[in-house]
Amino acid sequence: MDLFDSIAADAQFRRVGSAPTPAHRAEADALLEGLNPEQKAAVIHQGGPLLIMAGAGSGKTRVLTHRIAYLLATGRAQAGEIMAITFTNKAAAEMRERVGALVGDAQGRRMLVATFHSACVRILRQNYDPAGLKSTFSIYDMQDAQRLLGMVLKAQDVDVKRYTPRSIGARISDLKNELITPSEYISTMGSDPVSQIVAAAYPEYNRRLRQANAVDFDDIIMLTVQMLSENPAIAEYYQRRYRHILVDEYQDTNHAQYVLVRHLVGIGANAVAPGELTVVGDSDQSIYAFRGATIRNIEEFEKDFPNAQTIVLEQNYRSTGNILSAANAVISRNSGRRPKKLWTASGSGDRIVLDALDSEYEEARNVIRHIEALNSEGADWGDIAVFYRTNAQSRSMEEMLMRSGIPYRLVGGTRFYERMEIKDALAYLQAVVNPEDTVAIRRILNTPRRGIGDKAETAIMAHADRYGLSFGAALDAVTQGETIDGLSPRAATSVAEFWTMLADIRTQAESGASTAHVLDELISRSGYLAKLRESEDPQDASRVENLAELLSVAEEFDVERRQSGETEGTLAAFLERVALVADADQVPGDDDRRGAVTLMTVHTAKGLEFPYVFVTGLEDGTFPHRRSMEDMSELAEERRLAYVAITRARKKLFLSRAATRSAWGQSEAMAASRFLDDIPEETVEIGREPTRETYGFSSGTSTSSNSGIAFGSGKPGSLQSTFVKSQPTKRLGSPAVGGGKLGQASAKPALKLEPGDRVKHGKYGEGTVTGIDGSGPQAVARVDFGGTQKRLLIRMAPLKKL
DNA sequence: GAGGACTCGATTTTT
DNA sequence: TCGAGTCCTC
Repeated sequence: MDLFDSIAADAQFRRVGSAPTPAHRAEADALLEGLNPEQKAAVIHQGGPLLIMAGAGSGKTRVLTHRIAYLLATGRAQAGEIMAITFTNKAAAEMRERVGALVGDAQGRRMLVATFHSACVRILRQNYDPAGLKSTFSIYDMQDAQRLLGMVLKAQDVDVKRYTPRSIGARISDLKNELITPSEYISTMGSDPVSQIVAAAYPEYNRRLRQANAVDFDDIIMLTVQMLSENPAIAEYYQRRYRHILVDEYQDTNHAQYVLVRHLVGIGANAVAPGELTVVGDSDQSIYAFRGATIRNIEEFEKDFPNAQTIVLEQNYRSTGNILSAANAVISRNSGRRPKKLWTASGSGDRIVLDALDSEYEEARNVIRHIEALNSEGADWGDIAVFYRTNAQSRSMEEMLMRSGIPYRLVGGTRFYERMEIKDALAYLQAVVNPEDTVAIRRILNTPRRGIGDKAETAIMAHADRYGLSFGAALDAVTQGETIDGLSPRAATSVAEFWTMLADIRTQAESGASTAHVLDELISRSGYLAKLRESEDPQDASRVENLAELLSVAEEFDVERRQSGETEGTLAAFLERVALVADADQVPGDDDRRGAVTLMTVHTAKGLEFPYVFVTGLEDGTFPHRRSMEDMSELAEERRLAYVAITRARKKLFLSRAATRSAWGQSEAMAASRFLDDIPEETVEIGREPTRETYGFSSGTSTSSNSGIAFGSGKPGSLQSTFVKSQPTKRLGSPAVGGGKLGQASAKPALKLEPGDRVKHGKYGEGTVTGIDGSGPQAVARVDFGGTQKRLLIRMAPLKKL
C-alpha cells in the first residue's frame, strides 16, 4: 500500500466530484422517481451521519442502493470510495448487483461491498504483519475454535464435562465482542469458578491460536480494530480511501463492530476529515443479542455521532393490512422502544389463518394441506415458505413433505461445510496452506487411520511443548529423522509418510496447481476417499457425493479466479470463502426459488419475503423458546423474532401450533404461545382446533387479556401424552445405493455424458444432463432431476446412462 | 492401536 | 431419540 498514491488519487476524486454535468443531473433525478418523501430525503441526504430507521418492508434496500447510485451519479463519490457493509454475503452480492443495475456493472464492481467479516479479513490480509499474523493465517469456525479451546482446558485440568468448551468459548466470544483483552478481563472479573476458568483459558487459547497462525471469528473483528488503533497511519489510509461508509442491519452490530465503524469513518482521530456515514436498521428486528449485538448502537446513534440526522421509514410496501396489524400488535408489547407503526396504502387483504393441531406431525400435515391448496390455486411452490424457531423442528415437516412428494428446499441446519467429511477435506487443504495449523493437522493426522494413535499424538505434543515448537514443526522434526520420546518407530514412519505427502502437495500448490487439483490429490493420496468408498455404511456413500460436490465447488472457484485474473493465494482465498459462508447465503434468490417450498429458521428468514408464509410451533416453550421465557430482555428478543417472522409474509400468513410436541422422543403438552394472545381478533380466521379427546377439558381457556384467540390452550397435565402416537417414521428417501455399489460405479471407466442425455442416479432418480463442466477425472455433470439441479462428479456419482 | 459396546447429554437462534 | 465421547477387549 502506498499512502502517497492514495492521497494523490484522493485529490483527483475530489476534483471530479465538484461539478456535476447536466447529464449527471438528469441521471441523478431519475433515481428519485417513485420514492416517497422520506425515502427521497434519505437518498439525497448530504453531510453529517445519517440513521435510516427502516421498518420491515419499507424499501430499505431500495433506499440504500439508490443512495449509493445517487452519490455516484451526482459525482459526490467515486465507486472506489464506497464501502458498504452487510451481514451476509448474499446481501452483499445483491447490493452490488442492484447498484450495478442502476449505474452500470463496472461501477458496481469497484465498490467494496462485503460483510464485516470478509471486509476485515481483507484488511488483515493486507496488513498481516502489524496485526501480528502471517499472511497464510487460518480462520477457525466455531467447531475448530472449540476443539482448540478443549485442548487448552484439558491441559489446564478443567473438568470439561462441567465446564464445556462450548460454554467457556461463549464467554470468551462475548469478551472479544466487547474488545476486552485477557489482561483487562483479569482486572475486572468476578471470583466465581467460571470466571476463574475463563481468566486462565482466555490468554492461553489466544496464545495457541497465534501459535497455529489462526484467528477465530471474533478475532477477525477484534484484531482489525486493535491493528487500526495501534497504527494510525494505516487507519488514515483506509479513512482516505473510503469516504462513504454504509452499514446495513445496524441493529445487529456488536461493540467491536461499532468501534470498527468509528475507526473507518475516522471521527476526529487525525487530520483526515470524517467520512460520510450512513447506517440503516430497525431496532424491532434486532434478533442477535445472544451473539453480542446491542440495540444500544442504533439507539445511541445520535449521541455517538454528533450532528447525526434520523429518517424514519414507516410505509410498508410488502404486506397486507391484516399482516401489519398483527405485526404491530405483537411488537407494541415490548417496552422502551421508540414507537413506530408500519402502515400500508393497500387493503387489509386475507385474514391470517390460525390452526391448532394435536401433534407436530398433525401440524406438518396441516401445513401440507394448505400448501397443496395454494398450489392448486396456481401458487408456485417457490412462493411458499415454512418457518420454525429451532432447526430441530424441521424434521417432522421434512418427513411429511417427502411423503407428499412436494418439492422442498431446506436452508441451514447441519450445514454443508460443517459435515464431517467436508471439514476433514478442508482440514487437509488448510494443512497445506498453513503448516502450523494445529487444529487442522491434528484433525487429519490419523484420519483415515494410519497408525498414529493417541499415544503417538501425545508424544508429539509433548515434544512440541518442550521445545516451543508448533505441532507442525514437531512433525517436521520427526520427518527429518529426529527421534522423539514415546514415539514408536512404526508411528514415526507413518508420520514421515503423512508429512511428506502434505509437503509434496504443498509444492504442487505453490507452483500453481488449481484448488480442485490439490483437493483431489489430497483426498485420493491420503486414502480418505478410498476408505469411504470401501465402507458398507450407506452414509459414507453420501459422504463421497458431498466430497464430489466440494470438488465441483472448488472447480467453479478456480474458473472464477482465472476469469478475474487473480492467481495468487487462490487456495487461501478458497478456504476464506468457505469459512465465511452463512446459512443465509444459501437461500436461493427469487429466480432460483421457483419449484420448491423453502424451509428455514426465523433467524435465517430475516430480510426475506414470500407471498405465503407459514410460521409453525407457536407454543410457549417453543416460540418463545423455553430458555428465553424467564428473562425479560430475552423474551423481548423472542417477540422481535415473532415480529420478523410475521412481517416476512406478503399476501397470506398461516400461524399454527401443536398441542403436544415431542422432544427427545418424549411427548409433551404445549400451551399456546403468548404471542398469539396479542394478535387482534379481527385480523384472524380460526382454522383447525385440536380434537377434543386430546384434552381433559374444552378449549378456550385462554388467559388472554384482549382477544381470546389463543384457542384451545392445552393445559399441561390435562392430557395423556400417549394419545397422539405418531406412527413410527422411517427415513424416506435414503440413498438407494450402498457403499459397495458406489465403489463399483466409480471403478468403472468414467461415463461419457453430454447435454441432453437421460441418466439415473442412485438417490435422486431419473434426470436430464443439462451441461458438462471440466473434463477428464474432474468432469462434472449438471443434472436436472425434475426441477432440482445437481452438480455431480461423473467419476464418482452413482450415475447410469439410460 | 483399532473397533465395538456403552453412557450421557442435548435443542435455541449464528457471522 | 440420537450422536459423540469413553471404556474395554482383542
